[in-house]
Amino acid sequence: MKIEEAIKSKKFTSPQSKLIINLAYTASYFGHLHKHLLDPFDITIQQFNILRILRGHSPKTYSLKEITERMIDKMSNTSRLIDKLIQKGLVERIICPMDRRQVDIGITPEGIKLIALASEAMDQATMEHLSQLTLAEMDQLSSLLDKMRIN
Amino acid sequence: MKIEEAIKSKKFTSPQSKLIINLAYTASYFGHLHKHLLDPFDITIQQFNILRILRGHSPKTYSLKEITERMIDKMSNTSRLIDKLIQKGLVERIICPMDRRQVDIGITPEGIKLIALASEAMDQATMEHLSQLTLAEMDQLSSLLDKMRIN
DNA sequence: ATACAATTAATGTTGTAACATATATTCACA
DNA sequence: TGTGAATATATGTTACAACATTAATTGTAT
Repeated sequence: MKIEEAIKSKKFTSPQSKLIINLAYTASYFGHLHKHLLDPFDITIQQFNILRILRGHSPKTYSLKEITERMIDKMSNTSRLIDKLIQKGLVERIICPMDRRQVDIGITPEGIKLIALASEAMDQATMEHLSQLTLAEMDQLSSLLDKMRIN
Repeated sequence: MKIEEAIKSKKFTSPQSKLIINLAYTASYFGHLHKHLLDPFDITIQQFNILRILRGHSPKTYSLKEITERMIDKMSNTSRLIDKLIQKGLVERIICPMDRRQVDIGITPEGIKLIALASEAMDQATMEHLSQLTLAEMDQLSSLLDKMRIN
């Protein structure tokens, strides 16, 4: 479906503006999709993202700062996101002995189990959803997205 | 900057997953940008979107439902967003005489003034920001974004 | 005509995000 | 070595989003 139909509007002030609107709409579209996909696992998209980051580095840890730097959606309060994950027993906080300002976060075995299930569901849905695109188109899209940002 | 640098990670489970991550990152990137761009006008991105929708249809009105259908990010509580805009005197609520379940919303002259300024700032920033892309690339991106959604 | 389903919008509640600020620790350098 | 700047994280507060529920109105079918 074209963006014109999706938001019932054919007027755009420029191709630039149309692109930005399409980007926001498409991201919102997948955002809602992913949110509901994660419902059965009782985690938010941000929590999912953090678990995935920590799994990719397990058994080593990341500080809060390092986690934020790796997040897709950089948040102002990663601290409380971690709180939630600790409450659920999915990650653990370890005071860093080298720099006692830092707090190292590691994923627990329960966290690994959960992210395995959740990311499998996510990946599979993504695969199916994007089956209309060729590999070349996906690469092209990724490159163009890179190009439209200054960083 | 490539997405790999932006989130400091080179591992993606698939080109599909990489694309989805890049999409979310890029949208978040522009989201933060736009949020701060609108700060001086004291409106949120959602409120901006509603004002723009209403301006495009002025002097005619839209029902709450019609507004939601046209929003980039479909919200569960457009009602309270409208409340905020009414408090600021930017839109007005008119009970629809045809169907008294509906509530028609119209933009006020103050709303028109504000959206003119805000959208000019937004459009200009967008133009500058996307100057690295050619027209062909923008069209291509828009088409590919359309194609990656089922609707 | 009446009863029930469907539609439209508003609202109560809860969780999360943003922002500012506080606290603790380390660094730089005189 | 001591003092202020810089860094890393936590937290108080406020605003907004999501979800469920409610209320009001209209449509439909008998």
